[in-house]
Amino acid sequence: MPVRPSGAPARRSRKPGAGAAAGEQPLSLERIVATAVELLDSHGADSLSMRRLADRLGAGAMSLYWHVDNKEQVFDLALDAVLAYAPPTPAGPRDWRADAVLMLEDWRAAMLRHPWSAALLPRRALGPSMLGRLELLSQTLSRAGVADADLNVAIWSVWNYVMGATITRGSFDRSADDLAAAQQQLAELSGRYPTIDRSRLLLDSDWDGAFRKGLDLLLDGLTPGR
Amino acid sequence: MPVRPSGAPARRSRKPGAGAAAGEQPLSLERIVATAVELLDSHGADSLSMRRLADRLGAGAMSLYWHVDNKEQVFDLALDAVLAYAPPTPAGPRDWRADAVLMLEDWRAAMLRHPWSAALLPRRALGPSMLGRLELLSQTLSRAGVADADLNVAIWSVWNYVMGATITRGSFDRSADDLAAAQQQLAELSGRYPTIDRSRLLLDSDWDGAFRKGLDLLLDGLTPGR
DNA sequence: CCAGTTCTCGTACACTGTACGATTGAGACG
DNA sequence: CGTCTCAATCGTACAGTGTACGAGAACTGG
Repeated sequence: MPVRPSGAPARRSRKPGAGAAAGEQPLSLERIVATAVELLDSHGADSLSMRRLADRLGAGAMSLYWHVDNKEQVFDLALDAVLAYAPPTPAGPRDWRADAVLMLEDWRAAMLRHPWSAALLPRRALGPSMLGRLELLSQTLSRAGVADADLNVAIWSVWNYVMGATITRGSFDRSADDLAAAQQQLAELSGRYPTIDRSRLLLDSDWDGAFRKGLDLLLDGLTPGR
Repeated sequence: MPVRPSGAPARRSRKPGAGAAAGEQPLSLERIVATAVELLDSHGADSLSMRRLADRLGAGAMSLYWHVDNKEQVFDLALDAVLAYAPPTPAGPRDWRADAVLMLEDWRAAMLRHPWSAALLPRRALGPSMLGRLELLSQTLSRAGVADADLNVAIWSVWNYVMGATITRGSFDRSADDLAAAQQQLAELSGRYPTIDRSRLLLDSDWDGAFRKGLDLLLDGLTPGR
């Protein structure tokens, strides 16, 4: 296993006048991850191969392996990079409810902005971003008055809800044509599925509204007072 | 694209006396899907390759492609097979609440019984089993008095919650050693994540209890009356 | 017997992740 | 200057992947 560069920044002059292809930045973890996210964003999860990634970085495929153990790790890092979160100015004692909703909606928005992330989430190591968000949620709920004994249950309830909503939403985020086709196909089988056909479940769903409603219910129920 | 055998069952005598390898059953969609589920259950999602699957069926790799379009489709079918559900004897007017909880807990149990399914769920076509369960949930909530206008929101709230709980649960279903290591690693960084370290979020969580609690809250909130 | 349909499968191809080892280049030390 | 060391890059090779293509086998009805 190669040694990670750790804290010290890799310094390298690489005189630009020497080679033909000037202006090439040196390889680095950050650059690799950023480019991986670009690639994933533009062509989906299947399009990420080590060779393609290296090409886009102007490097040889095997050069990546000095910075990274696995392709798996590239996925982990890309996911965590996309999920980073900086709470917006902790100035003053704010409303815990607003803080929580803000963070959770940002979470959802971040994942929907990168549709590949939802499919990656299961079975991935939880990186610093995810842990940071869990920590924040935990603090917020604690501040809202949830007893320590109930804290874990509360965290997971909210967390699970947000995860599920995001993943489901992501999988239904196909083109309008696809959705219409699916609902159409449903209509033909409406003998079998009359209720969800009648309610046009696949087409007329107000995803954002449903998300907020369920979230409010959970927060109300989990939180003492009021 | 090959023509699917449709309804007519493929019959073939294949006289057993002729070849050396007797007792070979003929290929069929059902057998393929069943064997795929076996393979997935025993060695995880990565172990499913068309060649391995064919080997286990005593067939050539390309023979599968007469019954199936894609490897993707094999995944779709395996997932849907595992998610089949028969409501337990619709005898008499039962308690809607009990019905709903029963079905949703069965859903969760089925997915946890096949750990690969959680990772497959995102981005997969919804097959008959999944639609059937959505239909059932829909009918149940309707029976519980949810107005048609609120039905979609209610369905998705519950659905999302169950999905998220199951997927999350599945991803933390690693060995006890791994979990302990993770929490240990967390302890070393407890400066960064004090709250979730203190509450031993990764270790002491009562998953089943949390699942029930959140589900009850949602059903209470979404349902009129009481 | 033939013609047609249904089903099986061997070969080939483009592509994947990555093990291994050679190569390059920059600083350190003499 | 020469050499030694170590960080970093990358070419080659290998086992394995999904599947397109087309040749054949097995069974059918005539």
